[in-house]
Order: sequence, then C-alpha cells, then structure tokens
Amino acid sequence: MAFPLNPAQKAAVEHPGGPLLIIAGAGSGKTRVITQRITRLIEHGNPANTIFAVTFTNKAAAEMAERLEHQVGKIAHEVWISTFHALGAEIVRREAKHVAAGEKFIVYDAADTLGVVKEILRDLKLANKSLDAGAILARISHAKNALIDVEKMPVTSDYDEVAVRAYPKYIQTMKRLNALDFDDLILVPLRLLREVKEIRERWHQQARHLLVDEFQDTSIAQLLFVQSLAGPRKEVFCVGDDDQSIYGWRGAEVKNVIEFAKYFPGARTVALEQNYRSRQPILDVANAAIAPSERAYPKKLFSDKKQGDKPVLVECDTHESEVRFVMDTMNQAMRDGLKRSDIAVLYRSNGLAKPFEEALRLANIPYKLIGGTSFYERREVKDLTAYLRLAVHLQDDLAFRRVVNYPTRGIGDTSFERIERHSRARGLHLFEASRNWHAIKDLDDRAGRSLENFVKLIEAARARIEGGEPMLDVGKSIATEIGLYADIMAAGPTEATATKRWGNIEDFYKTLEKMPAKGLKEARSALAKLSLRFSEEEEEEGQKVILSSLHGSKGLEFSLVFLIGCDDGIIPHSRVDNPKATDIQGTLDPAEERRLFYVGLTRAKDKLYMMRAKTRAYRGGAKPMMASRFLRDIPPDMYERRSYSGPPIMGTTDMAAKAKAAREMLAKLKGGGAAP
DNA sequence: TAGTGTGTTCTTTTT
DNA sequence: GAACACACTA
Repeated sequence: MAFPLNPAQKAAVEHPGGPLLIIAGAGSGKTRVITQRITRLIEHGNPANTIFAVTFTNKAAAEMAERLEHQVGKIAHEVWISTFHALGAEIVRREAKHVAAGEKFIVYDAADTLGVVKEILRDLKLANKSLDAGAILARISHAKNALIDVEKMPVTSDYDEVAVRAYPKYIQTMKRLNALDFDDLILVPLRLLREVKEIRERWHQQARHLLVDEFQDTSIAQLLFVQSLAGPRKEVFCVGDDDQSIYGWRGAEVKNVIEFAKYFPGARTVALEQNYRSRQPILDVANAAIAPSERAYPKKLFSDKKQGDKPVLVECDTHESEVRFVMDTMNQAMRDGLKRSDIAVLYRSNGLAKPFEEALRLANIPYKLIGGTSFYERREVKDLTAYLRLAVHLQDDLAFRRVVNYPTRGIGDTSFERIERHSRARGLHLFEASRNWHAIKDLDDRAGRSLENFVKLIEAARARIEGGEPMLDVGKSIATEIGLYADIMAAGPTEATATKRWGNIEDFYKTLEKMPAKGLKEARSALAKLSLRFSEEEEEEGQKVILSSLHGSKGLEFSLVFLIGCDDGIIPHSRVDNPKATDIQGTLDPAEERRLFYVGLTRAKDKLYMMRAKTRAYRGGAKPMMASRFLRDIPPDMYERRSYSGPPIMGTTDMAAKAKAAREMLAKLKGGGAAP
C-alpha cells in the first residue's frame, strides 16, 4: 500500500465538502480511501470524536480501526468507528430516558425474534397450519426496514395476511419483553433524531462528518438514519458498489446508491475502477460475468498486474471429486509455499462447506469457517447466556423459557403452561410469577420446589452481578451448579461433538472474562453486545484455510480461490426459478445472484478455480447438475477448462462406510429387523 | 416427566 | 441421509 493515491482516489480523499458518493469497484482500495479521508479530516483540524465511520460488519469496523491507527496513531481510538447496529445501540443507550424500553433494553437476535413469532403464531392458534415462522418474521422485518405501517402492508397471500395480524402483536410482545430487535436498533434512533429536538441537536453537534462503507447495502431505514444523523451540514461520504449489492433480502436498496443525489441534493460522484487486488485475467472473467447486469454505474475493472494464469473451470463428475480436486490443488499450492490463510473455498450456501470441513479435518489442515451459525448462536452458548440474561433482565421471558427446564429439573410442558397461564392472568413476567409458586394454580409440589430452586439460583446470580462480581465467576458457578459439563457430555451424540461443545463453553468464558464487573447496568449492555457479535473471539489469528459463503467473503481477498458449486441451481440458487409463496418477494432475484457470483470471482488475487460437479448428492440420491448459466456469459477463451474425475478422498468414504457399518451392527444388536 | 423411537422436512445469504 | 419435530412408552 505504499502506492500513491490514483487521481480518482485523490479526488475522493480531498473532496472539499458536501455529500459525496464514491462508486468503488471491487478491490479498488475503498477502505484506504475512507481511512485516508479520515486522516485528512483530522489533519485539517476536525476533532477525531466528531468523525463517524459506519460499516456493516464488526470485521470491517475492526479492520478500518486498525488501518486508521496505523495512519494516525492513538487518536484513531477517538473516531467513532462501528457498525450501524452498534451505533444505533449506543445512541439508544445514551438517550435511554426518551426510549420506552429505557436503559434496560435487551437486544434480540434472529433466533430470539423467531421464538417470539412462533409464540405469537401459537397464540393466534395458527401453529397447526405448519406455518413457516421465518417467512412471517421476514415480512415483519421487511415492513420495519421499509418503514411501512401495518395498514399499508401488502396482502397478496395467506402469509401476508398472517403477517399483518402478527405484526402488532410482535411489537406488543417485544415491548413487554423490553426487547429491541436488529431493525429497532436503527429505527429507534431514527425516531429519536426525528422527533426530539434536543437529541437531534446533540448528535448533529457530535457527528460532524459521516463516512459510510458498503453503502449499497443500506436499507431505507438506514439511509434515513444517515440522513438524520448528518443533519443540514450533510457532510456525508458514502462508499459503495452497485455491482456488489447482495443484501436485498435483508432490506438493502440499491436505489440508495442510484438515487443518491435525490436524498443528498448537490451530491458529487467519484468512480474508482482501478483494481489493486487481482491479476487482469481474473478481472476479465469478472467483468464479463457482470456485464449483462443492468447497472447504474457500468464499470470495467482494470489492473496493473497484466500477467497471470487464466481462471480455470474444473468440471468434476461428482461433488466428492470436487472436494478431492480442491484438496489436492490446495495441498500442492501449500507445498509451493502458499500460506494457508491465502487460500479460500467459497460457496453460495453454507451447506456446501460440510464435506470440505470434513476433508480438512481429516487432513489435519487448520481452517476457519466464516459465517454459518455464529459462535453465540451455538446452542450450549445460548443456554448459558440465557441464564445470565435472565439474571440481569428478569423480564426476559424468552430466556426464562429456554432455561427453566434446562438441564431438566422436572418442570415440563404442563408445569410451564401453568406458570405461563398464571403470569398472563396477573400480567406478570414469568420470573416474577415464579417467585411464589404456591400461588400458581395446579402446580404440583415437586415442580414447585424445583422452580423455587431455580428462582434462587437466578436471584443469587443477579445479586452477585449487582455486587460487582466478575461475570466470568458468576457464569462459571452457574455452569457448575446446573451441572452443565455433565449434561453436555451426556447429551452426545458423540464424545467428539460433546467435547467440542464444552470447548465452546470454555471459549465463551474468555468472552465473559472481558466483560466489566460494575453491576447490572454494565452487565446488561455487555450482554446486549453479544447479539451484535461485538466481542472479538478471534484471538488465534493463526494460519488457516478460509471457508466462507459468498456473502461472508465480501471485502476479503485471497491469493488462491476455489469458487465451488458453479452449477445452475446452486448459483443462481434454484429458488430463482422456483417461486415459493412463502418468501418475501416470492422468488429470488437473479440479478442479485449474478452479483453474488461476481463478488466471489473478484475475491481472487492470483489464481481462481471455478468448480462444478456433474452430479451432486441430493436427498439421498444423486442429482444431475448443469453448469451455471452465468458461465455462459464468459467468453470461452477467457478461461481454461478441465475435467476431473479423481477418486474421492479415502478417509471420507472410509469413515462414512465405517459409520454405516456401525449403525447396522447396532441395529442388529438391538434385535428385530434383519438388515437387507 | 423424560427418554426413546418413528415420521417428516428439508437446503439462502446475516447484522 | 440428516436434523428435527412429534408421538409413544416406561
């Protein structure tokens, strides 16, 4: 990065003032432009704490902070660098007096909110219809993101209808739980800024310069949030790439980029097209792949690195040989001296990673899985978190429900229903209702005493946290008291997975260790940040091969990239052609799938393999696959083509066969049916 | 009430 | 072919 800024980058960094939109092609050095811009603002006398840089992921925020520190030193810590959601949470926390949820709010993640919706569906007596709660939640979230009121929600299907009925109940429930979902973390601050003059003025005073990364991923709510936060000064510096807009399903509006000047009159635009990442042959393929896309800002990336291998399309006969080819090729590359962390396997959906994980484990190659179920969403971690959450936030009925009978302590469904009925009748939270179980109708003594112990456990934990004891100590003693270790080990299914689960708990201890020991309020906000994946669990930044979904790979780069599953139905996803009424728009946007493909291609610096398989495992059997339609848009002379039908990895089949044999043996031993 | 067995449904991406 | 939900039995 010792290169001087190119003219376009320079124009952006030295922009005199007013709203600016930077169309930054993949690998065009946008992070550098942002950090340089901040550096310049500081050098021109702007106090660091009046500069706000907003990203979408904690990873991006961390990287930006690190780079900035490199440039300006310790003063970088004073710049507000955070994700949209973390900034929103911070504003809510600081302006708690004006928020209904008050300072006692708790952040509900996707799993939590899904639980809320499921409960509402139960209440609406619709659960039997086997409704997909996720589809309802998606509609609610979509409405929130687009700032659509209940009355104005579109109703064109049964699902829409249910969503309309569920929406007000959802708001009501969240309010009762004192919970904010991810959308609220944007919406609530937006409302505060709009409606409360005092708050508006305070933040306009504070946020003098706003820099937004990945602007193409902003939703309407986020755009308005940026607008409101910037105020009349409109010092907004937004960087985005319409070609990399891949979060439409989450409410992102490319329109925010395309109609930027509408929202920020007088805005200027700068385009960055020089790519500093990839070799030209890779860019040729990427440019060709994205070309058919309808684009507001057509770009043709170019590189100084003219030399390089053409990307390779490898057609494997099965998905097993796909794994084999990738493993062999990556091993060779490592023997040639390539670092593990310079190698990535990318895929459209997380399920595709499994065989690679297995193969890497078998080969003893360390790997890092990006995305997938987050660490904090692991069941065992959530269980322990729920105990802590309940302790600091007694009205968290969802947490209560999760742990009141985990590990099993004799409070089954019937008992739970009795507690619930009682609490509803009295308008109490579940925990409050449990405090004197004698009052609960029909609750038998056994369950009652058990409940009493549970209440004591939680209250003891609460008292200790209140008294300023470290979260780690409290967490550990809860784990001991409930016999978490024994329970995890007993639950299996295999000893290996149980050990891994317990390992997750031990990793979680490291997170707890970092939490402040200053009483309930601090503990609450530390726990709230867990949902935002705030804390960095990435201590061991070792040398690891990267496995990532295409979504998770945005912003990253690798010398060697294997884009697996370049088959039709994988990318683009089959739901492009199979409209299913349960989805928001009914179907997936093929244009977004193309951009996703493009994002994958542009991750590669030196060598790119596009992998596909003629048949893939599908519900047991083998399904024949066709090449991705996107490959047809790439002129054949731009890439090399190979066929591969190597044997599957020994170990994998071995293991599978052994497991199968073991299962059959077990079945036999248990007597009864003869195996065919 | 808890644990086991049987049937059913899957596979989109994530702050 | 696995994970999950549900029903059934001890």
